[in-house]
Amino acid sequence: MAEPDIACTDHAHTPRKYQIADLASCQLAADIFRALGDPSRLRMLSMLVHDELCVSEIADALGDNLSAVSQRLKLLKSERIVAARRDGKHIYYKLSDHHVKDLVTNALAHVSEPHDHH
Amino acid sequence: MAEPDIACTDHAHTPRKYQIADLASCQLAADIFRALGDPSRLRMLSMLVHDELCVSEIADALGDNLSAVSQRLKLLKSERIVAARRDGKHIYYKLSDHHVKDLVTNALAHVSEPHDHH
DNA sequence: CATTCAATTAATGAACTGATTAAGTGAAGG
DNA sequence: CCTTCACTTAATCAGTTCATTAATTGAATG
Repeated sequence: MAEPDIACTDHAHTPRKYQIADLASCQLAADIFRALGDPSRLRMLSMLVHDELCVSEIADALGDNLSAVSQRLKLLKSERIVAARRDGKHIYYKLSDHHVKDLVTNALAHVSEPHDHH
Repeated sequence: MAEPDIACTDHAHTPRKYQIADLASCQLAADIFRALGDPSRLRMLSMLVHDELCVSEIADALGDNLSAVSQRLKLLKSERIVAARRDGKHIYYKLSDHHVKDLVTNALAHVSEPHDHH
């Protein structure tokens, strides 16, 4: 009886032991990438590479409303990508650590390199 | 109080020049992060760090159906994260370059580090 | 050429995302 | 207190994403 077509059966290729990350690690890492994977959020992060900034400053600079910026920051904070600090009436956000800074900086540098078009 | 040099109670009246990445670059970089930002895709990529593999091998190892794997690979290929090569009946996929390999490797290493509870 | 195999593509739909508007919170200053 | 300011949260909803099933492609082999 015919197996449902799941995969190649011949395996002419060498049988291998696959190294494969565990699901939990992939979930955690993917959550971080997903948080970075939005143009608006990434643009905010690009601002925070240089400065600690409050929500209104970010909103002003981007021409977005406060609520949108606040909600994006909340998501980034939940992934520990940014950290918040209150000072009087303002809440200042900054990148959590140098890993994040490197990720953002390198990614933006990378896409600015010359590419062949697709 | 220890006010940092960014004191901006009055930021609306103190126009500052923010360093802010252009939208196009953010869009490109975010597209790549978004492609990495899915546990299933990231797990496939973790396999490809070590080996060049055909679609069926990946599907077998992950216990996913061919179609799902193929469609994920298509997306990753469209972002130039993986590259494909036909050999006979099989199509082998590998990571496009060392940048991708580093991103995946570092991300998975990072989430495996000890963390304080949240 | 017809068949089989490996992979891709199409089509559908449930679940998720992100922007918007409005309402709510809490610190600061009167 | 009461108000204002800076921000957060809630609620809604259009748009997107992802897995699943079925149909299709194209290389390889009889």
